[in-house]
This record gives sequence, structure tokens and C-alpha cells, in this order.
Amino acid sequence: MKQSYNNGVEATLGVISGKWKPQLLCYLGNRPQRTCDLRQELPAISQKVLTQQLRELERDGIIMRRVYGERAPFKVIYELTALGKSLGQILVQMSEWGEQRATQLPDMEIRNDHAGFTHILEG
Amino acid sequence: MKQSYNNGVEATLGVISGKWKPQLLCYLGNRPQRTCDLRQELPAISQKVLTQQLRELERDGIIMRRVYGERAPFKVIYELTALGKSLGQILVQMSEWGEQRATQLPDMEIRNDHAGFTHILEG
DNA sequence: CTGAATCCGCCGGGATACTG
DNA sequence: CAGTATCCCGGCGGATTCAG
Repeated sequence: MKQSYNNGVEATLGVISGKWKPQLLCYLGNRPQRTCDLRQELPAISQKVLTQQLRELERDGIIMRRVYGERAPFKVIYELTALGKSLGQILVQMSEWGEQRATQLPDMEIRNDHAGFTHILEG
Repeated sequence: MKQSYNNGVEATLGVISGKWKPQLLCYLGNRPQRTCDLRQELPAISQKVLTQQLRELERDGIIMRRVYGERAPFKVIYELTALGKSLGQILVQMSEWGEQRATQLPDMEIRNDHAGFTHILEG
């Protein structure tokens, strides 16, 4: 079926929105990672949801999935595609805007700063 | 209660995510608008949801609400705040990225182009 | 003209158990 | 190690009605 959006913003939101996607993009922006690496960085995520979010990012062409090994145990590596890396500027700006805003609101906390996303720009 | 995000991207997403918010920001980026104007530009939105989304944007400091008139019928005007306008660059970039991506995918359609958001930058 | 109050369906995300 | 299959819950957004 044909996807239809009113504007490009909605289309972009459709790609990066998701409870764990910003964090996944951040970690994968640093370097390609194995599934177990991601599970270690995101201890709270369930297996089902991790696979789900990764599948969506893959389907949208943001990340690439590579499997090594003929039989279990497998080694699966996820990494940003060129398209995924092209999100770098946007992610850094969104990160900075959010941080900037948090400084004005005492009741808002942001754990990691935008440096986590800047690595995407280096690729 | 204290809001907590893992990174600034999530914080920004929390502000602009919502089924109608990108469109509302686009229209309000052109000029301040009355409630009835917005309802005309978004015929499909229900009254409840329109008010809801506007309230959220207002609570987050993105738009400002002004009421004119002592008694009904009231005249209510919504307009972007300085903070709201500071989202302009991000929205334009997200819009362009989404459009760019749509050109690669035959099954994806985007009705309005990023020009709708560039007016925010002029304020 | 503008908005509050209900009631409700859908879907993203979570808990758990199972497979290769 | 990596992923699938169920069952489940909460909250966003929708339809409708009432009010100043």
C-alpha cells in the first residue's frame, strides 16, 4: 500500500520515532554493533522490541544487517547505511535544541549530551 | 513530576511528535491564526484533538494563545513563540530530508513541500 | 466561535516462553 | 547468540454531545 504524508517532517518522524530508536541511532552512529552489544547498552529493552525497532530501521533503509556464521551461534552486526548517516545533521541539531530547552526547564533532565550523535558526522 | 530523557533528540521528539503537530507548526509558521482558520485548513481533525494538540504545544512553550472579546463569540489567536520559531531550521531540514527520501521510494507520497516551513525562518 | 466531557478503538510497546 | 510467537496493557487520537 502507498504511504502518504502531508509533509516531509512527518515522513522523517515516521523513521526516527520509536521509544528506542534515538538511542539505537546514537550507538550505531559510534560504530557497527552486535545484537548483544546493543542489549548491553539498553538493558531495559525486551528482545522482541529490540528486534522490532531494528527491523523497522532496516526496512526504512537506515541500518544494514549482516549475519556471520553458518550455524548457531550466529554473529549479527548492525550498522548505519549512507542514508542513516545522512540523518546525522538533523539528529545533532535536535539533540542540541532539546538540551538547550532543558537548561530553561528545571524539571527536565537529559542524561547524555549531543556528543553521542556527532560521531555520525565523522563517517 | 520530573521529565527525564536519554538524549536531546527524545526531548525534541516529545515536542513535535503528534499526528497534527507538524501541520499546525507549518500553518502557524506562516502567520498567527484563529481557531476557525486552523479548522478550515485541517478539516479532518476533531475539535477535541485540535484543542489537545494546541494545548500541548502551548504548554511546551512553542505557541502562544491570545483571547480577544469579553463574551462569546470569542476570537482566539494562536501564534509561534520565539522558542517555536527556533524550531524552524530543524523543521525545514526534516522536511527536506523526508522529501529527498520520498523521491527514491516510488510508493511514498508527500503532498506539500518544505516551502511551507521556510516562512518560519523569516520571522 | 471555542472548548470541555465522555466513551471507545487501535496500535506501540512490554512480559514471557519457545526455536535453531 | 539471535529471533519468533502470544498475550496483554496503556495511552493517543477519533466521534459525539454538551456549554459559555
